[in-house]
This record gives sequence, structure tokens and C-alpha cells, in this order.
Amino acid sequence: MADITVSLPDGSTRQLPTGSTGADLAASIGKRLARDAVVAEVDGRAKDLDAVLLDGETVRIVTVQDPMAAEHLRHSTAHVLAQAVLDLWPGATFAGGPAIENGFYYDFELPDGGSFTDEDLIRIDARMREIIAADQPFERFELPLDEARSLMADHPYKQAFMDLAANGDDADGEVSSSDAFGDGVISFYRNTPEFVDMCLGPHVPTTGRLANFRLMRHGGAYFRGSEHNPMLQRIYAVAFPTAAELESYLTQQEEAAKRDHRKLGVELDLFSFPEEVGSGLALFHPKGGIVRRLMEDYSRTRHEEAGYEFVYSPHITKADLFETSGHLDWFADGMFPPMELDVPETDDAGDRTDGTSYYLKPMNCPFHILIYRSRMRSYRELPLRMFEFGTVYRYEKSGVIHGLTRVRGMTQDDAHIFTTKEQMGDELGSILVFVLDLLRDYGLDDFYLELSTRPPGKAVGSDEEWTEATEALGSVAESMGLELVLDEGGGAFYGPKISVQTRDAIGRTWQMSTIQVDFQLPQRFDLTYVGSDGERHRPIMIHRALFGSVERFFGVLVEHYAGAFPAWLAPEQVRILPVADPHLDYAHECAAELRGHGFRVDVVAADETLGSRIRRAKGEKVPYVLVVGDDDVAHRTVGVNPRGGEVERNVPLVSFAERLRGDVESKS
RNA sequence: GCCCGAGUAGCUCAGUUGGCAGAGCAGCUGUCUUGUAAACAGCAGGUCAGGAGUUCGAUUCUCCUCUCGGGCUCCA
Repeated sequence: MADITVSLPDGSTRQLPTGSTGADLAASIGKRLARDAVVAEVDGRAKDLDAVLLDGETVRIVTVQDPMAAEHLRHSTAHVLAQAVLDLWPGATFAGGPAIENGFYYDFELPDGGSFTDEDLIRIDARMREIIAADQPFERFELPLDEARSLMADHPYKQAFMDLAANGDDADGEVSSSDAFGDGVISFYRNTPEFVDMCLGPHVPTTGRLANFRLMRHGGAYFRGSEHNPMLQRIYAVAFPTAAELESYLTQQEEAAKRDHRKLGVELDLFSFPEEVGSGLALFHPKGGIVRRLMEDYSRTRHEEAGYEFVYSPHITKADLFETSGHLDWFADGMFPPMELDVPETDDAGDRTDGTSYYLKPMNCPFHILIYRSRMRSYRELPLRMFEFGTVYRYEKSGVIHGLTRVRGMTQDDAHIFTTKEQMGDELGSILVFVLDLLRDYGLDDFYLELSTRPPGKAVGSDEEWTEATEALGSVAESMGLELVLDEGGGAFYGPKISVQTRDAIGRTWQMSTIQVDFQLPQRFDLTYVGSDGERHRPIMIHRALFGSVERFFGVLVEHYAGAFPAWLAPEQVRILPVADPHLDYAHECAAELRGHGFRVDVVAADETLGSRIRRAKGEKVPYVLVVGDDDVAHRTVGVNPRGGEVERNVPLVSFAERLRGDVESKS
């Protein structure tokens, strides 16, 4: 009866009756495999388990334990979400619903322009669990385009996907999981007589296989991600193959919420955003001010050692400068509107006179260029490295402002390096080493790099320049031995860039530093240097920010450390608590001695119980609490209560000072 | 900018057919003098984000503005 032979991943073969499916194969191998099977991978392509196998195919059964399984489970759960919403909102229509990292989403348009509420998510969740309990099959079928259109007659967004496919215009399609287009036919999956979704598949055999999901939030989303399209209502969910994975994800989310720098910023009295100042404009309080100053001071020291020269530039400048730089052509939307000085008015003769516009600077580069251009430059001066903590202002759209990580006023640790073409490769290499070194000192040591190449369409600079710069960046990136992700066409029009992505203590990634090659500005400002041949040459400019912005980096550090800054950055390193009033003088003596070593120390007198004062110090995440009582006064010792450690009694003050010195020097 | 939601004491939050504004913590003043994560008592604290409107009367209902949160788009 064995009419077909299929190969298995271990190289063995298996014979099955003609017409057998992936599910049949799994069942023939083992009960457990059949139970855990999600989809079949046939000759490297994922297919439904009930797809008929052909002679000679290589088949792998993808089980819930397989890393590939999650994507299919998520996507299948998205269909259940769609069915639930279409059930509950007669007249609603749906667009796309792909699997994404950790889960999936689905976009809908509700009748009369409605939108979802938090309560709706509860109803939808309940309906989804009914659908899952009903163990509905996912039945695949295919239709020619015209029949597909009439089946989806009530669903304009599905029609739009068909149009895109018919025009072959799906190149940029982010919403790709809904393209259900094979060779001139369109595939669908039917769960019930009423519910059919257009989809390429594959899916799990039945809805009963789905369980471990949670609807997370709802929000608006433009159709196909373009602000020129209608806004749909999106529901996000997370989903995992097992309940344990779902649980662990949700726990991690709670942990992340506890680290939120906006929350900790208030609790630890670090910074605030008063409504009176304006959206996206931060005030740093004294404690935040200490942390920030320490970050900046250390950065200055390291830049000085690395051969950077320090420059300063004003916050506002005449419009002409940004005309020349091109900012007003391509960045005007991101700039605050101009201040009109010497306002145009009618002069004595009745003619209008022109005023002068000043702009808040959105970037520092034009100023550094003017410093470069202030006199003739020799090749002997290059590479010339200019550094500034430059405060810039950008008119970010109101919906994007977010704590310290997205603001309207920020200070960049900005450097511009002018090099010869020949020096560029070496210089890029040493910049990258410098950047990564410094980030490690701030406690971030898990990186990957992203290389953004020439954007399609118009870009400044010759092909040779782009190739040369991109290759230089690429080889420098590779020499770091770090993971390198290619961001094809993601560069600015004036040059390619490397961005450093860092993972924090709980695995989230943040874009930090960028290193960008610029062919554009040296041309626009006609920058030159005199080479050894006595001729003038055009330098290349490298833009480089390490923190990105001091504000963002500050926010990332708060979250990375969950507010518990290492001793070298902590606003208050030591808090000394006398057990009772008679020990107060000794506490102050200890404080004076530690301050003499350059440590930041406070004393809190015994107005409250010791337990209460310790609790407060712990809440404020002070690295060391020292308790001093009778024994300590007698022997010049302290009781050391370290953050996250065990209490030690009778520690000589000098030993403690050494310990703290060690923490500070090792930045731990 | 767009879709949705929210804004009550420094912080976390109560407050319904529209009728004088509430708690805990923090703060201040006393008392307590404490050996490692919450002593006790009292006091003070508010134009209920701001502005218009409806109403005899608005924290509550309507509209506008500002700010914040979750998304989209964008980005350091």
C-alpha cells in the first residue's frame, strides 16, 4: 500500500499511502508528535498539516517546541481575533493581521468610525476563548482573482491587498502576511460558514490548538503604515507556544514597568517636566543634576584623552546659516518656527524693509563647520576633532514626545571630525572603539551594530564615495566582532552611517550612538584643506554622537540600573545614620572624613526610628547606609548596610572608605 | 500631526440621579532616643489642569485649549 516515499530531517525515509498528509505522517511516527504538531515544513516551505504530501518530498513536522512554531500559532490566533471582532461588530471590516515579535496584531475598521475601548478587549477575549473551545478547523481553499473579489466584496481593505498583488506593487509591503497570492489564485481559510479570511497560510489544524495569548492594547494605525491612508483600529496581543512562556513575558513586562525612567524620575527626585515649561522640555533637579554632571565630566575627560578639542556655539543663529547647510530645505519641519527680529516694516520712503529671522539650532554641525572654515587648514591638522555638549531644539510632533527619550530640547555630546579621504577608514575604526569603550564604562556592554547604506533615489556624492565610505564603515564594524545588521537604503541622503544598538539589563534594545559620514556639508560650505602637494582638497566630515543625547542616555541609564546607580554615578553614595542623638557628632565626623576623600555623604539624625530611616534610604537606592552607635564611637568603626547585600558590623571607617574607593574606580 | 483614553493635595488614589472636597504616604510641630526595611499625637496642605457654555447651583454635563498615557507616522 506504500505509494509515496518522503524523507525526514534525520535523513531517513518513510512510506505512506497516496493522499497522506503531514498530519498522517506525524501520526505514523508517534502519538506525541501528532499532538504537538503545528505545521509541516515541506521542502523548506511551511504548509498546513492537512496538505497532501507528494512522493519524494522532504517533510519536517514543526512542533510547539520548534522556534518556528510561535509565528504560526500567533498568526492563527490573529484569525481568531478577527473572527471575534467581526462577530461582535456587525458591519466591521478587517485589513491585515500579521504575527510580530512576541505576538500579533490585527487592523479593523468599525462601523461609523468607532474605536475599541478597554472593556471591548475583555469581550473580545471572551469571544476568542469560545472560538478556541469550539475547536474550529482552519480549512484552506483557493479561488481565481475575480471570485476572490466577490467573496471579499464587503471588505475594501482586502480588495486593496488584492490590487497591490495584481499590480505587483507589494515590494514595500509591511502588511505582508495578508497577501494570500499564489500563482493567479488567492488562498483563503474558512473557520465557520460565516468566517473566511484571505491568507497565504499555513495555519494550525484547529483553533483548539491555540490558548496562550493575551490582548494587550488597542490604538490607531494607518492602513499600510502611511499617514495618507485612513486610520484603522489595531488590537495588539502577545501569544506564545506555552503558558509558561506567556507568563514569563508578562512578568518581564511588569519588571520593565517598574524601571520606567519617568516613574523613577519622580520617585528619586531626578527630573521633571512641568507643564509651565512646555512639552518635551526637562528640568533636572539637584539629584539628577549630580548624575548628569558626572556623566558629562567623565565624557569630557575621555574625549580630551582621545584628542578632541572643545568648542562652544550659541543656541540661536540667523536663517542664512541653515539655508547654506540645507537644514531649511530638508529639516524645516523638525525646527521651531523662526523668531523675526527687526520685524519688516515700512521705512520713511514707504518701502518695506526686510527683517532678519533667527532660528533655534536643531543641530550643531554648521557651527563647527564655521570654526573649521575660520582660517586655512593644513593636512597636518587633520583629523581635526571638535567636541561640544551642544544643546539643540527640535519641534517634535506632539504625539511622539516620551519622557527623556524623546524631547524637544536636548544636549548632544556632539563631535564633528574632519579628515582626509585617506584617513577616513582608520578614523572610523578608532571612533568606534572609543564609543564602545565609553559605553562599557557606563555599564552597557551588550551591543550590535546597524549599517545604513545609500538610500534609493537621489543621494549626494558620487558612487565611488558612497562605496568607499560604506565599505570603510562595514569593515570597521566587522572588525569589532559584533553582530552587524544591514539596514539597506536606510542612510541619510548625505552619507552612510553606523548606529550602535545596546541591550539593557532586561534585554531591551536602545539606539544610542551614531557615526555618520557626510559628503554633503563639506561641499555646501566649500571646505578645503591644503595637502602635502600644495593643492586644495575637500575634507570628509564625520558626525558622531555617543550618548545620542544626554537626556536620552540618562533615561536609558535610569532604566538599565532601575534607578540604583552604581556608586560612581549615585547622587548620594553614603548615608550615615546615628542610632541615637549621642552618636550624631561621631556620624558627622565620619561624614567629614569621607567627604575629604571626595565622596558624597549625608547624615540623617535620629528624629525617627532607625528602621524607618533605613527603609527610606533603601527606597532612595543609596549604595551604602552606615549605622553608627556606641560600639562604633568607641572603636572608630561603622556598621555597613550595602544596597543589595548583607549587613556588616564593626567595620573600620578606613576599610569602608577603601571599599567605596574601589567601587568608584571600577565603576561597579 | 492622526486615532483612543486620562488629568482631584508633593506622590498613589477614593469621590453618581449636579448640592460646602476625602484617605494613605510625604511635609510641618511636638513627644519618643531608637543597632539595621514603616514609633505616637496634632497641624497644615486644593481656583478638582486652564478657559468658555448649560444650570438656581458644575469636580460631576457640553465645547475649546494645555499636559500626560497607549498606538500610527517620525526620530537622538
